Amino acid sequence: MPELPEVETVARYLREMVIGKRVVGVEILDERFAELEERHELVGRRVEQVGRRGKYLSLVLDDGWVLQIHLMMAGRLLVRPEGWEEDRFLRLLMRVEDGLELRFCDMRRFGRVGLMDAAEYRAFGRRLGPEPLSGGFTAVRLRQVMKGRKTALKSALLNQKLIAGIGNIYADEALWRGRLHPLRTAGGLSAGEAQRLHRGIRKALREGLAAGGTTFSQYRNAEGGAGEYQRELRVFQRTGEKCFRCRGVIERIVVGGRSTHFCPRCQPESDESARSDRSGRSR
DNA sequence: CAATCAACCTGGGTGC
DNA sequence: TGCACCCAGGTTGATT
Repeated sequence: MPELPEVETVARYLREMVIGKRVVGVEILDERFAELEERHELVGRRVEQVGRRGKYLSLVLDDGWVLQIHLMMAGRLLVRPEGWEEDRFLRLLMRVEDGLELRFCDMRRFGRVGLMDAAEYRAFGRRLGPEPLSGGFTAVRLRQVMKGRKTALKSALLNQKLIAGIGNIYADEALWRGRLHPLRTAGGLSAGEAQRLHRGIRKALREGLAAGGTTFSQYRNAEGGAGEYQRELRVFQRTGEKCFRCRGVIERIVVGGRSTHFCPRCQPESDESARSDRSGRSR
């Protein structure tokens, strides 16, 4: 669940609450994060910006160092007043000025927290694909990053080096919107299909963001609240239910080890829609 | 380099 | 109620 819309929702609240505030204390409650203390001193630093790149959150400090957090599947980053109730999954606590606590909680202990300097942060950014909601991400660019890829379209959408921020939910939702079968070859999209997928990606992500993200079980925003987008999902976890577009029956298959939901009727494996795209455009 | 898959952890749900 | 087993939103390192 923490995919782009969920992580961005968290980032927006953090921007409201902690920018400009100084770190006054840090408590590490998970030995996996023990090396943070040796790497760089956080106490005394001011939070200058809160960034998001793909599914990564970053707190940019006033000395150029960056505290980076990945929620993975079950992580939460909560802003709470000092002395808020106990949380058995609390892994890292950062106190900031004005009596606030930034709590990183993670039931499954998959999440990651790291410290990097400015150069490392730039290098990290270069390893990820384009931001799908940015102006530079066009249908042409999408087709470019997919070019030559033999893997399934669904798998390619999950590859963060190709596009940053899409996860299992929004990949399925984007493919449904683009009327593309998840097992289509990533490199085999026509220009028209790439256009459809591009729109599908942006639409799914924007709607998800507008709804405050998707909550199935673990995801919470930085205020501790659930998202609402699970109510609007078109295919994800709707196996056996009717397609809202064509009344076909939603199927579940496994692609690259990930559960994948689609409508076999309006997301055909064969490529008739590509042909009609082309004929529709020919002049 | 590209593609695939097991591994990382823990809790919740299901079926017996 | 107890227990074995399966499943889960992501990333990455090993392997082919």
